[in-house]
Amino acid sequence: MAESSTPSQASSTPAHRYTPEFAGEIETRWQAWWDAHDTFRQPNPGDDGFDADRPKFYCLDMFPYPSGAGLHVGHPEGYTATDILCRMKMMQGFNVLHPMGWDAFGLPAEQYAIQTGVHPAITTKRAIDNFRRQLKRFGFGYDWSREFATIDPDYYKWTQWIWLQAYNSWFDDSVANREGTTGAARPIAELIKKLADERVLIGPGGELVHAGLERSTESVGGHRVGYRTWSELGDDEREAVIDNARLAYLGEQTVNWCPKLGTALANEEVIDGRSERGGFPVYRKPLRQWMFRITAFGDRLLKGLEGLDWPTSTVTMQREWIGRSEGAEIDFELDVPEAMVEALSSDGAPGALRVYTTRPDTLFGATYMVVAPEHPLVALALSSPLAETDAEALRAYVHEASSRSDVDRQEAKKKTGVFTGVYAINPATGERIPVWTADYVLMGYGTGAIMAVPAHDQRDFEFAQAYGIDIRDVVYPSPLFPLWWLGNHATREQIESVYPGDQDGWRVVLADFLGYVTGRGTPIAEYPEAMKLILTRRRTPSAGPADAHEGRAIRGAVVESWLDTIRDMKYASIGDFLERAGQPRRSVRLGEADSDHGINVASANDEVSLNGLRTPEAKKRIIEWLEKKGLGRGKVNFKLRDWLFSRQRYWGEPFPIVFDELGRHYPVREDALPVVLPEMADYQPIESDDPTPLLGKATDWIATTAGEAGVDPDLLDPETPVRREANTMPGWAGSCWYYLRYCSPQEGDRFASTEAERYWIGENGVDLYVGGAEHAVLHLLYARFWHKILFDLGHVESPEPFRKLFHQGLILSHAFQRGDKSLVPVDEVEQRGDGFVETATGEAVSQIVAKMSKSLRNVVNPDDIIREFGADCFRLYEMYMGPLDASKPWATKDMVGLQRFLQRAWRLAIDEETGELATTDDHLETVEKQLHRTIAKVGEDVERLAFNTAIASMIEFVNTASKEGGVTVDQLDRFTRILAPFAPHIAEEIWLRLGRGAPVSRAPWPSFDPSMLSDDTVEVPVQVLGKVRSKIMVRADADAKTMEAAALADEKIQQFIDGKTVRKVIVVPGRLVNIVAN
RNA sequence: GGGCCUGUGGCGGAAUCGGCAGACGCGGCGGACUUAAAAUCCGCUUGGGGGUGACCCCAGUGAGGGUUCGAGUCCCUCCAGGCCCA
Repeated sequence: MAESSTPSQASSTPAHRYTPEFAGEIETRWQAWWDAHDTFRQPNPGDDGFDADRPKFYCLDMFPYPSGAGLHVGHPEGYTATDILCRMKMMQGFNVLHPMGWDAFGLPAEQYAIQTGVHPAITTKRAIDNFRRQLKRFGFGYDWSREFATIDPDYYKWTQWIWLQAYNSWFDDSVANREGTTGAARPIAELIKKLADERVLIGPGGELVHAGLERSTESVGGHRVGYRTWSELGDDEREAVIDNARLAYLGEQTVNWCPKLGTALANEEVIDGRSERGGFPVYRKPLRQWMFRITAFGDRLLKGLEGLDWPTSTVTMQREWIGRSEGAEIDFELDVPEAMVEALSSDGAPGALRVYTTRPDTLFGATYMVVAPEHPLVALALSSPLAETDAEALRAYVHEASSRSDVDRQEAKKKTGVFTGVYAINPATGERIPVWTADYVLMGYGTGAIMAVPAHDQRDFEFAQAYGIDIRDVVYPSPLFPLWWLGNHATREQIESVYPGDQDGWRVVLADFLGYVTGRGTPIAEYPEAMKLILTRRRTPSAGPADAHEGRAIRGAVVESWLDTIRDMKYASIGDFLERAGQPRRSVRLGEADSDHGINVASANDEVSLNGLRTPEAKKRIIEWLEKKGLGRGKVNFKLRDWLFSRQRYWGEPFPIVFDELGRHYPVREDALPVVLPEMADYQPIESDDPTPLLGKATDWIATTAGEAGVDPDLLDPETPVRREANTMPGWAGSCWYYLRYCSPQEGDRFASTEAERYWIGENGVDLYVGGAEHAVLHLLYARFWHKILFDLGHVESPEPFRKLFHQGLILSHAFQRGDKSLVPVDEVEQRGDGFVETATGEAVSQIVAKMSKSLRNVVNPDDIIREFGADCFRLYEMYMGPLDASKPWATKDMVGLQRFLQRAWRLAIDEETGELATTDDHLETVEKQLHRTIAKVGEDVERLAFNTAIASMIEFVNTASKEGGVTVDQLDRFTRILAPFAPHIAEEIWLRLGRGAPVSRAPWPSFDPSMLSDDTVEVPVQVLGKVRSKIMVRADADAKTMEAAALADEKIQQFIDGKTVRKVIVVPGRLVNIVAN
C-alpha cells in the first residue's frame, strides 16, 4: 500500500519508516487489540485464570478529579511511570493490580451546574469519558474492568457505610490495639457496657474517665467529686454522653463559613483567611456540624509513620501537621469574690482559670493572663464589674473584636487588649497577676485562656511592652546561665581582686568562669568551687603560660570567644553587670522574646526550683510539682484539630442519618444504604450569613419518615416524621478508601470482598502509591485515619494503607521575566540574537522556569503532542526528562531525540524500504554483551523508578547495535521485550513482525547472564596524589598486589614518581590505584 | 522568621556505596547523501593553554573553609532558588 503514495513522498520517505502518522496508526490498532483481548485484566483469587503461585504487586495511582479541561501533561507523568513498572512486573510474573478510577464529587462540577443548570452528574460523566479516552490513548495497561467513580451509588453506599462504622464507634484509650500500642476504635456498644458496669465514669465536664483514674484535687478536696455513674444519668444525659463519644459526632464548632461558596470549609481549605478554591473571604461562625474525632488517633497516626517507606519530607509534614506537644494544663486561682466562684467552675476547678501551655517551664515568668474576648470570664466581668473593671472600655473592645476574623486578629501588627479588672494567682510565685482580654487569644483554640510569659513568647512580649506589664526572663540560653549565677553569687571585691586596677579585668574573669564551667559541664552545685579555683588561679600568673592578651595569663582562644559573648551583652561596667545579670532582663535588652529552649533561671519558690535545669527537665519538674499540689497536670496536645466533615453543598455523599423533631439523630440501617442524592431543580447556593445547606432545597427528600429513610424500627417507629441530614460529605470522603474498592469493585455485600482485600492489601497495604506531593498532608492523613478505624474494627488486616509512597515532580514550563520580575506570556516574546525581547516594547526579558498557566499561555496539551509524535514518543519523553521526583521544565523541541531513538530502533528491526525484518545472521559478541548489560540496567532502574537512565541505556544499545551491524532475531526478540513497558505499541508491532505470538506485553521478561556484565580485563586509572596520571589494563579480578605492581611499573607513572618517595599505595581492586608520593 | 529540598557544560540531565565529572538527549559546529532543502547517517562539542599528530598540561560540580590517599558525593559557614509552615 505504501507504493501508492505520491512520487514526492515516495522518493523522500521510505515506505516503512517509523513516522508519527505510522505511530498513530499502530498505536490505536494495538490499543483496540488490548481492549478486545482483555490483555490487562487481572483475575482475583477464585476467578478463572488466577495463578496463586505468582507474587502480587498492588500499584496505585492517585485517581484524578475529571475536570472539564481534560488531562494536562502532569497527569500522565506518574501514570506512565507506574505503567512501565507494572508492565515490567507483569512480564516478570507478578499478579499486578493496577487500577484507575475517578474522584468525581467536587465543587467545580457543582459550580458549572450553578452557571448552566446542567446536572453535575452529566458534566461529570462527560469529563470522565474524555479522561478515559485520553488515558487509553497513552496505551496505559490499566485493568479497566475495575474502573469506578466515587459518585457511583454502588461506591458511595460503602463510603456511607464506613462513616456509620465511625458513628457507631468510640475511642477507648485504655485498650491495646492490634498495632501493639494503646487506644483503639471500639463499637459504641462496648462503651455502653463499660458505663453500665461502672468501669467508665462521667467527669465534671461530661468527659469519659476510666474508673480509678478520676482526679482528686486538693482544691476541690475529695474523691470523685463531680464524677457520676451511668445509673445516675437520665435518658437525655445518657444519649448526650454516647453521642459525644462517637468517632463521627455532631459538634458545635466555630467553622470557616464562606458565604460566597455557601459552605463551611475545613481549616486545611482556608489559606490566609480565604478559601483555597476561589479565594473568597471566610468568616468564623458557630455551627452544628458532623466532625471526625481524628485527634484521638493523633499518637497512632504519628507512630504509624515510622514503619512506612515514604518520602521524608512528607513524613515530616504529617508529623508537623499532627503537631504533638507535651505541655501542661494549669489552673490559676482567681482572686474574685466568693459569689463569682460558682459561675466560673465550668472548666476545671471552681474559681480557677485553666490554661494549656506547651512551656510550663516558664511558669515563673507568667506575669499576666489573657482570655479571649468571647471567654465567659469577660462576660462575667461585664455583668458584675470589679473595682478595677472599666466596663465601658471592656464592652467596646469585645464588640470590636467580634467583627474581626481570626486571621486578622492573629496577624495584627499591634497587639490590643483591655484589663478585665480580675486578678489571678500565679501558682508558682504566689503573685497576683492581672487578667486581660485580648483578641490575639482565640476562644476556639485550647481553653481560650493563656498564661502570658512575655520574656519567652513574642506575642506576649509585644503585648506586655505596649501595656507596661512586667517582663521577666526565666530561661537563658545555656552558655549564659553561669552569668546569671555570677550575678547572684559573686561579689565585686572577688572579681576585682584578680586584676586590680585593670578597667577591663572583670570581663576576663567572667569569660574564664564561663569557659571553665561550660567546657566541663560543671553542675551548679559545684559553681562556688569553680569560682574559687578561677580566682586563685588568676592571682598566680605562673599557673599557665602567658599569651599575647595584654600580658595576662589567659589560656587559649576559648576564653577569647567567651569574651566576645560577654562584650555582646553590653554591660557598661562590673557594677552594671552585677546589678543586671542577677535580674534577668535579657529579652528587654534584645527587644524580643526568646522562645528557644535553654536553662531555667529565677525560677524557684520554697517548694520547687527549676534553676539550672534544661527545658525538658524543667517541664518535667514543674509538672510533678503542679500535679502534687493539684494545680495542674501534664497533657499531650495536638495541633491537629478534629476534622470538620459537613459541607453545605449538593455534589457530595449524603449522610446516612436523620433527625427527629427533637433534633435527636438516628442512623440509616446498613441494608437501606445507599442514601441516594436527590435530583434538584436548581443549584444556586443560598448565599447568606446564616449557613443553609443547598440540599435543604430538596424539601420532598428532606422531609420523610423513619421507615422511608431506613431507620431501624427498633430505634424509631417507622411512621415517625424525620428530616434527613441536608449536609453532604466533603470531597475528601471518596478518596479515603478507593484503594480498597479496587480489590473487588463489583462486590455487593462488603466494601470489598474479604478474599480479594486480604490478597491485594494484605498486612502491609498497597505496595506502591504514586501521586503528587500536594496531597502530602490532607488526603494521605485522612485515608490513614479511615484505614485505622477499619483496622481497629477488624475489617482490614493492615494497620497502614500505603506501605511505599512516591511523589512525582511537577512538569513545569517556560515563561519570561522582565527586569522588575513581572512575567510575560510566551507568545509576547521573540528571540533576538542570543537573548529574548518582549515584542511590544523591545525590552530584554530573561527566560525562566514557571508553572503552566493559562495566563502565561505556556500550557502543553497532551492530545497535541500525541498527534505530532505519538504516544510511545510522549511516554519516553516524559520519562526521559529527568528523575521522576524532580520538577522539570517541558521542552517540546527535545521530543525529537526520542523520536529519533524510536526510528532507529524500528530501523534496527525492520527494513524501511520493504517492511521485512532487518535482522542479521551475524551474532556479534559486542552486541550480545551490550544487550545483557542493557537488560540488567533496565530491570534495576525500573525497579528504583529511574526511568531516565533506563531509557538512556536502551538508546546506547540501539546506537551500538546500529553501528556494529545489526541484531539477530534472538537479540531483537529480547530487546523488544525490554522496550515493551516503555513504548508498548512499537514493541507489539515489532513482536508481531518477529512472528511471535502476541502480545509482547504478556511475554516473559528476558534474563541476562551476570558473567556478561563485566569484562575479563578492565582499564583502571592510576592516580598520583589523587590525580589521574595514567591508565593500566588489568584482569578484572586482579588482587591489590598485582594492581599495585602494574601501576608502579607503568612508564608514565614512573616519570611522575621519579625522585619522590612512595609513601603509600591505595588500591581499590577493579577500580583504581592511588599512589601517595612526594 | 522556622523547617525541608535543590544548585553540575549553551539547555534537560548522568555519576546507585567517598574512587576516571559531564553518560544519554537537545542545541551548536563540521562532514556524507542531495540540483537544493528537509529527513537520514557519520564525526566533534566543559573552559583555558600547548602539540603536525597519537596526545599532554592547567582549571572546573553556587561561594568559602574542613575531614580524607582521594569529595559533585561527608561536615561547618554563607549565597541563590523552590516547597511547606508561620
